[in-house]
Amino acid sequence: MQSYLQVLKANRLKITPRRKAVIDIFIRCNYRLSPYDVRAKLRRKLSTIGLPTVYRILAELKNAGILAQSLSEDRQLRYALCTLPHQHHHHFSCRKCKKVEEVDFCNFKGISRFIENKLNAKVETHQLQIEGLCSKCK
Amino acid sequence: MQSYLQVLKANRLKITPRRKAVIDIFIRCNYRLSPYDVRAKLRRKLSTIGLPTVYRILAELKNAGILAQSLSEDRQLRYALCTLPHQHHHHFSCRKCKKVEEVDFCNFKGISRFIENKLNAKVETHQLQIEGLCSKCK
DNA sequence: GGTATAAATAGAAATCATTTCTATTTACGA
DNA sequence: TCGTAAATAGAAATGATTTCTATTTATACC
Repeated sequence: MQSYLQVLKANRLKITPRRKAVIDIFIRCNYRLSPYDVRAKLRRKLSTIGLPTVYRILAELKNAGILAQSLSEDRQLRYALCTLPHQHHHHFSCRKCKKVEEVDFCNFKGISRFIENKLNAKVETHQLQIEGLCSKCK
Repeated sequence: MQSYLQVLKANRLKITPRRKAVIDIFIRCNYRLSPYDVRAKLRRKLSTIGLPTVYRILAELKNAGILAQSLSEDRQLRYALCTLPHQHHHHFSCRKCKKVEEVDFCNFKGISRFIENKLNAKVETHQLQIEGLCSKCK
């Protein structure tokens, strides 16, 4: 938690009870959470928490590199904690239990080279979402 | 076009002027189009076309394998033609001109094997979005 | 420890892409 | 040509996300 609070300071974000509570939720929960999910969990501890506040905090934490944003199949925003914030990585999520695990390995060079040769293009970014069944669910 | 009409028949979708017009738009346009984009182009030819109709046709063509669905950065639905419908492939899109090109090469086995070994998981699907600059824009 | 100030928040309301609903029209097999 | 299920238009509903404004709070400074 302490290191995340330092990231907040580095991004000139004040350390508020709501922000700490949101980070705490993701530290305890390795699943992709929608803003609604986050609010439901927040309400157990904080009597009042507005949905706009949840949306804003999630966006701030994403910009600070603490959370990764993705879109679930139903097109809702979902977030997951990045424990490898300074390293290129991808997220594997279980289709059944929705657990997210980070993968610090990316074999993208081959396809990137292929594209640059075949299409004579410049590859800049890629987004990879991997789904399947985790060790418990498979 | 003829082959696409056969795909419609194979999927028990009637060949209507609207469906033909939508397919025609994508044949002429190698860009990711939102439902609004599609309707704007349709209106040049068809005086009346409802937005719900556009949404429905796009979803039907996606289910038939004719179009690929993706979400743009603004979280809107976008579609692009699949000229390689029966083959695993990915789409490279240009950040500047938004052109889409298909890539019939996927170097995913390495990362898949890595994940299955390290996480003891079963990888089932992956989605890859590649962006950069096309040959003209770079 | 107080205080000033900009940042953060709650709650209501607005936005807007997408879907649903219903009556009407149309494609196409017989 | 006709009957029928499928397709469509247009209005209305839905629901995630954002905006707005007044109020509260964290924290830099004394």
